[in-house]
Amino acid sequence: MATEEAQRSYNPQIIEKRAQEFWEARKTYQMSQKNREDGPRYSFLDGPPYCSGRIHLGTAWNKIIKDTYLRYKTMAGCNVRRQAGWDAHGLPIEHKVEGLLGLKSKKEIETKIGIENFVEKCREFAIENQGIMTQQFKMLGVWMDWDQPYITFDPKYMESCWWTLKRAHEKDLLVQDLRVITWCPRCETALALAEIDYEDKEDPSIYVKFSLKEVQPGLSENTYILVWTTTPWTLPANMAICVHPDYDYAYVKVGEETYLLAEAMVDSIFGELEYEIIRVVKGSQIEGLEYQHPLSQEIPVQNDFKHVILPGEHVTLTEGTGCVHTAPGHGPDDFEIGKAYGLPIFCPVDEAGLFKEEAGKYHGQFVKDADPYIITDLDTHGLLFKEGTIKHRYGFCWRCKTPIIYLATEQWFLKITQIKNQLLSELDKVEWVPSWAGESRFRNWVENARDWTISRQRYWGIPIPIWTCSDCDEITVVGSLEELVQLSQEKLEGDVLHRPYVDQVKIPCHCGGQMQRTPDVLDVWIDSGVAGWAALYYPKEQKLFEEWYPYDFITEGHDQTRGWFYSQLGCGMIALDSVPYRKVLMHGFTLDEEGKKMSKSLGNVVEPDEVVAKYGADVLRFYLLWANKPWEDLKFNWDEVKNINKMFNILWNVFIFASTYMGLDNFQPTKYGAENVKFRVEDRWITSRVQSVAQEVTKSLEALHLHQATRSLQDFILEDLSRWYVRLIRGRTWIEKDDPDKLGAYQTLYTTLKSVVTLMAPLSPHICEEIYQHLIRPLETYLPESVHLLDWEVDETLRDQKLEADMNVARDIIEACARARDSARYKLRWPVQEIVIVSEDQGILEASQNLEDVLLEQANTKKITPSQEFQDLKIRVLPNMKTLGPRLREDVPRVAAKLSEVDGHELMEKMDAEGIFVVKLDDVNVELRPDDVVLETELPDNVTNSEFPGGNVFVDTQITPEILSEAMSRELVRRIQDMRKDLDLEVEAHIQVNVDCSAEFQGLVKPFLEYISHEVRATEILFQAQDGDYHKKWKIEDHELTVGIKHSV
RNA sequence: GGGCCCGUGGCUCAGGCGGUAGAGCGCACGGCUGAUAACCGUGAGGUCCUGGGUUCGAAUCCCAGCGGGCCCA
Repeated sequence: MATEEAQRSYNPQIIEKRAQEFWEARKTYQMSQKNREDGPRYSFLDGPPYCSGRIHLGTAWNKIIKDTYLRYKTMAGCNVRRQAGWDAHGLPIEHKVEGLLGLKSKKEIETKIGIENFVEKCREFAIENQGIMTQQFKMLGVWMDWDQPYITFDPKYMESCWWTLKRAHEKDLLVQDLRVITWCPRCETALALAEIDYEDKEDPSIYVKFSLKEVQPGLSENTYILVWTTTPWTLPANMAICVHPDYDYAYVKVGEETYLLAEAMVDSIFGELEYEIIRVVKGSQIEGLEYQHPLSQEIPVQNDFKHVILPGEHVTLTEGTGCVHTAPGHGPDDFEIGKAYGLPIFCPVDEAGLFKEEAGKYHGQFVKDADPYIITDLDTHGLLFKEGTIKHRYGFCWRCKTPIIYLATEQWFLKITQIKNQLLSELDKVEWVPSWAGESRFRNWVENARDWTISRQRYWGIPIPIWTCSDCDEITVVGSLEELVQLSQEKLEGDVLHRPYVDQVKIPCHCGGQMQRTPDVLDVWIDSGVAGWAALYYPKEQKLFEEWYPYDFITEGHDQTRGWFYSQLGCGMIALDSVPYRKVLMHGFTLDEEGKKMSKSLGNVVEPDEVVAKYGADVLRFYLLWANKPWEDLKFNWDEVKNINKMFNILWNVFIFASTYMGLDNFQPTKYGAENVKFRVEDRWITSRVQSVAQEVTKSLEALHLHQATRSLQDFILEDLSRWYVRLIRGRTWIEKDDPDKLGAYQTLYTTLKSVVTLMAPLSPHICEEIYQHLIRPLETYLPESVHLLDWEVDETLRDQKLEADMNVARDIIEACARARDSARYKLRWPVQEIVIVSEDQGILEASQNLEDVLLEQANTKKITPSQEFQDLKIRVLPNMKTLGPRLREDVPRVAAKLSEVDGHELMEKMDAEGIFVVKLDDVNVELRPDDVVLETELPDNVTNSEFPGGNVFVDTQITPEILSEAMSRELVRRIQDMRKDLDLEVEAHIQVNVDCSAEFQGLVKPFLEYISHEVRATEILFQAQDGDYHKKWKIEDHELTVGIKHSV
């Protein structure tokens, strides 16, 4: 047999396992890379997934996009760099490990287990997950350099990171500063903006009365500034109140008390009370007024400070009172104001979010827990004007989901604000897909960028390579291990770059003192931000860098706007004055069927493994690339996955159809010369179609419009290949021996399938490999050993767009015939005498002539007649009563009777020629003008019709003896085929047939005995009473008969 | 408050450089039976979110609004 045995039905579990084992054993991936060694370089950088657990659907989608595009690029001849990357440091892993070890705080890490063990556990955890996730990616058929990935805890990688920091220092972009930053009290560390998630949160909403110290002329003693806040715990740190200098502020008398607030807010706050505005002043006029801190009894330290009203341009009137509580230790704006006016940066909160001793009564309390006590105390002092709650957006630590707080701390920063303009001009050089991802969304993020807090007070990360001298404040930024050895004059061994070992390395300072490393580690976003050169181990290694940097392509989800797209841009500008990537595809998120985020708490998570177990990796891959535009969010939908599975089933069936028949006939695609093979028009058509599809797919893949590539292929496989071409060649495959006509069909089907598996290989690598291994390679053994080693080719010369258009017309016509027959209840199996194709469009008539053979067979007709009009249409002529009634009166019935005998065609001709038509009655001639008649067309008996775009088909359904004879024969064939199947005979088996029927039926089928024998593979057909063989009773129309068959030996 | 994206049959989505609205699923009806634990056809079902504008013509371009999502403040 020419082709190898294949599974009868599409079984992804088996074929995918087989394909992956084959690739593994034959090192196909490595071969595909080697194959393109001399091709043009195409560099890709894998956005490193974080190794904290199993992959989810979004991660799968991400890698599938990458794999598909890169497989395509490789087939198209490029030498593609596709190293896998892993993000392995940072808080998320620390959290998981803390959980595993039952640790609850930094203190416990340091005292119970020690940094050394903790870091080791983190490393083990990351490596274990890296292994699990690698297996999962491989299961999806993702080809990358899994054996030589970059991973962020690799010392060589870390050195590149250190070098980057050193560059920042050289450019004066690395600074330490006291600033108010976002802080996670759970993780006890600074967070960057990128590490904060925003969600709705319910908080207190209180209006607090701040008592003015001096009594204003004309006002009562009880005068208060009214202030609104949602963070009562920041009140202990209040140092000032800001008002906008240009706004109007009102003194409002309510009962015995007077309140000061923005006039615009008065109504919304006092609306329901009786109040009186007694004076209105500009904000600038109340600057400098002193007030009493409302909690000075609880917080004695506050008595040492002076509290005044300050001007603030940041004050708005959208909410609150227009008088803004200002705590320089707890808010970025507040901090700026504090610095500008020399306020103390009072921050009575420690790193765990607990009030320090300065907070007096609240000492030791967690800030959020102190809210109710503070509110109660305010109330006790009579300083609480109003209390409620508010639901608003609030920031949370992206990993532990603790609400963040603002704290004033000393941190290290990258001064992004200083290079912002360079970042903006650099991002314009990048090609973004879709274009708005860069031009609008990313640009907006960068425009709002602030200085980047890069220090983290944690353990598992790249240590900040900054050594400082406690004696003279000198700092040194170390750019490599070698440099550290040199500077420290120590022999350094082991994992010396990680904590805690690196913490012990001291550098002698020129002042005679000792420099010690700053104990922080780096924000993990720096880890991945430097991937561009760190993955190439630059600057330690030069060659790789020169070959591959910068990267031609990266792709990640839209969350990476603030993440990796940004961190790479920032780090790239600092280290190398350039953005590391040239083209970016920003893809979407995977959501559940309702469009909600997949999350464990909602229980709506769909695991990629689950989909693969049910439908296989190819179906999942194709689905994810098909479901919508890649840059939009994808609502995962099981029904649609099932639908894609159906398409794979059909492709599989076509393959089985091809391999079954080609196998039976021992078909050899290379054996036959041109004289032995006859191609029909449909062969040329499908050959052209497949090239058109190749062109579309190429264009779509290049543009990263992956949904269009998958849709083109799906459409081709279902509509053109399965539903049309296979249907057209059915009859030809049934011919025996090496008939040229059959070989033409085989040859064409074979090359078409070969093209299909080539085009689909990047999208669905497993099924394509399977078909290639079982159908293509056995017949063309000189071909490369894997479909993935083929070249990507499009052959323009095989395209015939006119033919493709004609075929579309033919399909429309055939559909219309089927409709027409259906409406007349005339079976498709029964032939018809003639169909007339009527159209005024010459192109359509030509098409029907060009494809006459296809039409004859598929419309099951003896004759095709293209025509500009349907000659046999009867035209009935009726009198128009509106005009004739008044004119002819009692003559109308006689005229009507005459008209009913008139041939409409004749009347129309006369009218066209002479303008009138004369009806001769016995006594008088009546002249009729066009207005006087109404024409109605009528189909002749035995004709049924249906429209198609651009025309009409008329089907002659008259049953002549010949037609009936053929119809009965076909009916008989179907019964016998049915019985063959009952006996479960081999396709090629021959049978003997015996028909016991009336003489009349025998007479009908007799002229078609040869046809019947051929169709059912009968060696003989007898008409006699049944013996003991397998037989069955049938009723065909009015004929009752018994058919018996047996396997002929 | 700002930026971006999305809004097309019951559902999931194509189309989207302006020219009669498409597919699959689901539903109803029918057909086919050597690709067959398949497959095919027909039908019903749409104010293309709303309102303006540009235009001979708008699902498509522009403006405003409404609704949903993401990001930021």
